[in-house]
Amino acid sequence: MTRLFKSGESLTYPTQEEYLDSISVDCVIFSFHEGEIKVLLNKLLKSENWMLPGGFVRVDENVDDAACRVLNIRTGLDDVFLKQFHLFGECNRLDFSDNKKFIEDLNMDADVAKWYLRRFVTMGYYALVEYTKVNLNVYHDVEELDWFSLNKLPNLYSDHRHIIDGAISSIRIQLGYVPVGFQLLPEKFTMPELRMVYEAIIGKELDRRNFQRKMLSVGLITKLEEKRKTGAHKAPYLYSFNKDRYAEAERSGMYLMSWSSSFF
Amino acid sequence: MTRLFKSGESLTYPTQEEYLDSISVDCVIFSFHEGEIKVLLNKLLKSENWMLPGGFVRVDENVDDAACRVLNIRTGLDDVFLKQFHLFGECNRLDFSDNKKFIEDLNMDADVAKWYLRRFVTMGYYALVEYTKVNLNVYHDVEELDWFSLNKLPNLYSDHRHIIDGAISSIRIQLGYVPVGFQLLPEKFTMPELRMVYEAIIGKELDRRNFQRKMLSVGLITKLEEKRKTGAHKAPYLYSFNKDRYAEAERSGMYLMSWSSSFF
DNA sequence: TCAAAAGTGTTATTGCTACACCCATGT
DNA sequence: ACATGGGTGTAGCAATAACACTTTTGA
Repeated sequence: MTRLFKSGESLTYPTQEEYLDSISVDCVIFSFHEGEIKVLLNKLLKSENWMLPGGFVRVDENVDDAACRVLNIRTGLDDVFLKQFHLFGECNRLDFSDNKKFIEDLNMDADVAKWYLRRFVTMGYYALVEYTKVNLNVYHDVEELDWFSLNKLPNLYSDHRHIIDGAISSIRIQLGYVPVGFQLLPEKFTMPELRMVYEAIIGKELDRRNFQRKMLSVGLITKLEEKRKTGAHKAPYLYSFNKDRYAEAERSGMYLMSWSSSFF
Repeated sequence: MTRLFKSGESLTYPTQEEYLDSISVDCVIFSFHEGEIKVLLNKLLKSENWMLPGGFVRVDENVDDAACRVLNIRTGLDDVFLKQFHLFGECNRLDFSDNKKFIEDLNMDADVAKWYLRRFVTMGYYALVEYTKVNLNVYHDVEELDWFSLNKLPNLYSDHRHIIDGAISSIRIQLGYVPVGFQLLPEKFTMPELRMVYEAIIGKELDRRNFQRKMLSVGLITKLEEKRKTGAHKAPYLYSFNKDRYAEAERSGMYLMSWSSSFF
């Protein structure tokens, strides 16, 4: 079985009849693990460069659904926070020397190869997923698939580094509108965990006590009675995210929390 | 001369060799005039529906540049605040019955007609322009082109109403990051004018005095010595936007001003 | 019993809201 | 002279930043 670079599915090569020309989707899939923000990347066995999970758009498929499909194939996840953030439309964004290499490596037919030498603009999506819920779906015969810390990214294909940077800065800007922490953490989480998520995203330490007050004042999380033991110290309380309230807040104009300028 | 729907240029029909398949750009061009936010729309003479100025992407052209080109053709403007806000990628977003109608009306060749019966995903851009600087470039033999108040929009083609709504809500969300007022107003403007822009965008009256204090506290506008006479009352001072400072603020993480939740 | 990390509380400062008052101008 | 709308100031309240002390727990 040949696993296809950037194909949403694993069995067929993309053809002009089945997929839209010129446009692809790429997903920057974020999770939070061991105190760090991680990005999911894959790499063809013979290649040097890691890539974002991406794919093409079927002729009868919404672009957003194509992104969902790509995400689902790699992670098994269905109901995910997935958001457009930028269209990368530069005409020379792709490094075709990379493509030529894997066309050779994979021994592609000439007409399939042509597909990979076309210009593609790509819609960048970012996803926020819960690390433990992900079931990495790796096609071991052709590729690797793994999480990378945002601070220690490997060599990346074409403009994919640029795409990742765009995703993270979009998230920073949207911090007031998007319930980032709750998407990245499991149902029950501790306040220190939530704070670590924010600290990792903005790259800055936050005051423990002020952070807690602020988060609680928004009214979207509920304190539970349970605690979690995490080492040689007092056990922190668990909290849960109030999805109903969030849905309501989202309808009525959203705006979760205002961060003062000095926050950044 | 045949003016072409959605073609960036006016003289040639788009063909598969010259333009990217499947993707188009649409510009929601905003200005501010007589206390209202206006949107620039065009309409084929024989059609009922108004459209956003849009176009296709040349095979050797960045998508963002295509949007610039579309904007430039209609307004004559060059250096404009133009920003992606959403990709409209639904596979049934276009109303082909509309397209069939103008294919007939314009008496298009069969192979050109085919182009207009394809699926296109469209990148939505919004632009903020200064009303007085715009030179409307109308192709009188085939179309009308005019400003419409955001509150009194005419019938719109396909999903263009939806696109406009998306643009305005993006702007609302980005109010803290984008120097909206300064883009929409001329170099010299009065504080009441600036306030009216914000009021028009958020659809809410703002306190004169608090608004002034807030705007000045950001440090991006300079009070001038001149005043402008505007009727039977005290003449308001003129202010100017400090572009250098803004450029600096933009580099160093931006964030112009934080609006408290109650602002919305 | 000590270090590490959590919980809670206080105070000073800043920012925001909601006002009141004065000033310039055309009719 | 008066209505209209702009300029400036202030008191009360709310949010934020900075910081101290206590509690729990494993080693």
